[in-house]
Amino acid sequence: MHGMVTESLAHPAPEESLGVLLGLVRSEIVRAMEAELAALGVELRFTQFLILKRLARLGPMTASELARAVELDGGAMTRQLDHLEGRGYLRRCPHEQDRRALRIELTAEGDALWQQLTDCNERVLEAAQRSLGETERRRLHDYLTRVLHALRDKD
Amino acid sequence: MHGMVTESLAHPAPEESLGVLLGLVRSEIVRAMEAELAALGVELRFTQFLILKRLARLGPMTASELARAVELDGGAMTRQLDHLEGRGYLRRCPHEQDRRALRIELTAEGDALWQQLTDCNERVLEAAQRSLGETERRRLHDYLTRVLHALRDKD
DNA sequence: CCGCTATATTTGCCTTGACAAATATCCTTT
DNA sequence: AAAGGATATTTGTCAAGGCAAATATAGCGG
Repeated sequence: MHGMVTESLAHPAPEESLGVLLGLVRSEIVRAMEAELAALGVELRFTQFLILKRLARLGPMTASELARAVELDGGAMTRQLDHLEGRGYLRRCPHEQDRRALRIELTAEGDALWQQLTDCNERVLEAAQRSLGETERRRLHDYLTRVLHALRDKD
Repeated sequence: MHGMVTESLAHPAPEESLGVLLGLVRSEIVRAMEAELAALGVELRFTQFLILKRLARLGPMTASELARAVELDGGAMTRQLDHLEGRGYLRRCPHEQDRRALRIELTAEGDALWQQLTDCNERVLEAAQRSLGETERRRLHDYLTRVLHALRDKD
């Protein structure tokens, strides 16, 4: 056996750059979430989960608002809506004030699904942060938020 | 000075979950990096940048090792190598001890390119973390590493 | 009212990356 | 040394997302 890279996989290089580290953590969270969902017999991708979450939390909104809320391309959103509507989780209604737009709302079925998912989310995040104390969790969130702002408001 | 996260009503959402926040920060970093590269006249995707970085930092290795090092699928790696080799940045050499494997090494051109990129990376990360002090940067890295381990060694 | 610009949604095209199959080569075991 | 299982690389296929064009509608200024 020639390539002994296994060690660097078990413990990522100490000097892992922030960008890489973020990618690794995120992909693990996504993987864990999708595994949890699958264990519940729910076939949902992380993105779809996020869409349902937004709708459940914030109530009906247009497709564009939804797309912006989850930072998803408009075209991609259309296709996700096709998918989720086809499965009966949400509905495209005409928008009352704007005939260009849609009013996307959860169906009763989508709402019921969300009841199942809500603590699935909690479980994964709890597991992910289980080695962090309360203060550390707040700090992590705070730091990430500040980094995000630094990147966006580049001045 | 910790709880001073501004929950502005503008665009950033209040109380983003960790998974989402990570995704947002990462995509901003990727975007910023690619913009910096483009500004240098270098057409490289973030993934390709990472591949070159690994090669420059760790020296020649096989395609599989490289794939594992950047957490990329083997098939995807083959195609990225096609691309980077076609542009003259690296070379596929036969592996001396293992005839299945390749020895991927930077060309002189690839090495020269890396000289340009090395501080481009620094700039972006510095900008991203500019609002964090030295201690906070270390903590952020530490927390992320611990979360990663919690997710991987799940027990 | 008319033209102009901006926004909402959909669709087509393209790239990327995951997964699986095929092939070649190793390495261990018998 | 032959068998069997593991690993390296490549290729095909697929789903997801970004970007651009097309269409419909809003909303504003003249």
